[in-house]
Amino acid sequence: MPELPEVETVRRGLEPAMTGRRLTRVVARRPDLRFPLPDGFGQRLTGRRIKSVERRAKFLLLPLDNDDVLIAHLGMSGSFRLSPASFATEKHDHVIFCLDDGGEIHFNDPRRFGFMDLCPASDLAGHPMLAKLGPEPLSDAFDGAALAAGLKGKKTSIKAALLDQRVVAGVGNIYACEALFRAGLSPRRSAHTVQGGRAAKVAQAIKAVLGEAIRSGGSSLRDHIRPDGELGYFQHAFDVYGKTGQPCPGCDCADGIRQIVQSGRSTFYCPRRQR
DNA sequence: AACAAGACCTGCATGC
DNA sequence: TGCATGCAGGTCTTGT
Repeated sequence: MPELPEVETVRRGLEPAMTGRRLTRVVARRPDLRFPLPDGFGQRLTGRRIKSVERRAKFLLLPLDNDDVLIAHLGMSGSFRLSPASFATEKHDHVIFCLDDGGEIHFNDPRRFGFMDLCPASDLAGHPMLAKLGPEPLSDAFDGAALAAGLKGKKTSIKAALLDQRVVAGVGNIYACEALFRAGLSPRRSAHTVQGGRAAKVAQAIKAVLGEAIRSGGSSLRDHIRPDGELGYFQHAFDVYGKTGQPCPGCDCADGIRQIVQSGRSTFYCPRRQR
């Protein structure tokens, strides 16, 4: 489900509602998501004040006033909903956060690929899910040189490499396809051949497409909804994702957008425009 | 060590 | 209508 722009949209939705608020009650309606919730999850959160709502790659990070950090990942189908938008408890509402201003936030995740954990702030960098993450794509630290360094020696395809969170953190299947289209590079190209100017072009394309998607509130395909219940609309701006057989927006080739499978994931591209 | 495939789950669209 | 199949925005684990 959510890639970096969707998670950032969620972060921006939660931030005004949660920052500075105290958690009066946290209910885990089942003991596990993808992994078991940490022992005493609800108790450890109850009474804590949320210092801020942050994001690293596709992870939401909520530092608390006891120096624990709540780590949350949306998996493929996770979403947060804020009161007062539709406040019955719904199917797959697995975790409920009650705030000291009367607000309520429900975490819903039908497929349960998401997870939550609590980690002392001092250990955060070493958390198993965060420790190996590569550069944040919208940061100044990420540029052509950084990407080229990450791709050096990689035998896999550039598409698969962009999904490797150690190379660049936060890109997923949609935006990998879209960025490669914008950069004019075939998703089948060997990752190690993307150096120099090509790497600069891909890095720039990643920044551009992620930035535009964030400004659109992310992409709402199946599961992504914003905390306020609104939909993102970047899906209308896709050039290739899900466009199998449709004309390529960049050239007049007859066959249109092709769909292939790489590392078990669908890839969409224009074989003529992307080399 | 690096890579591709499998696994984890539910819901939905499709086709018979 | 019912059932089987395949697919979905992620990432850990397994096997080569």
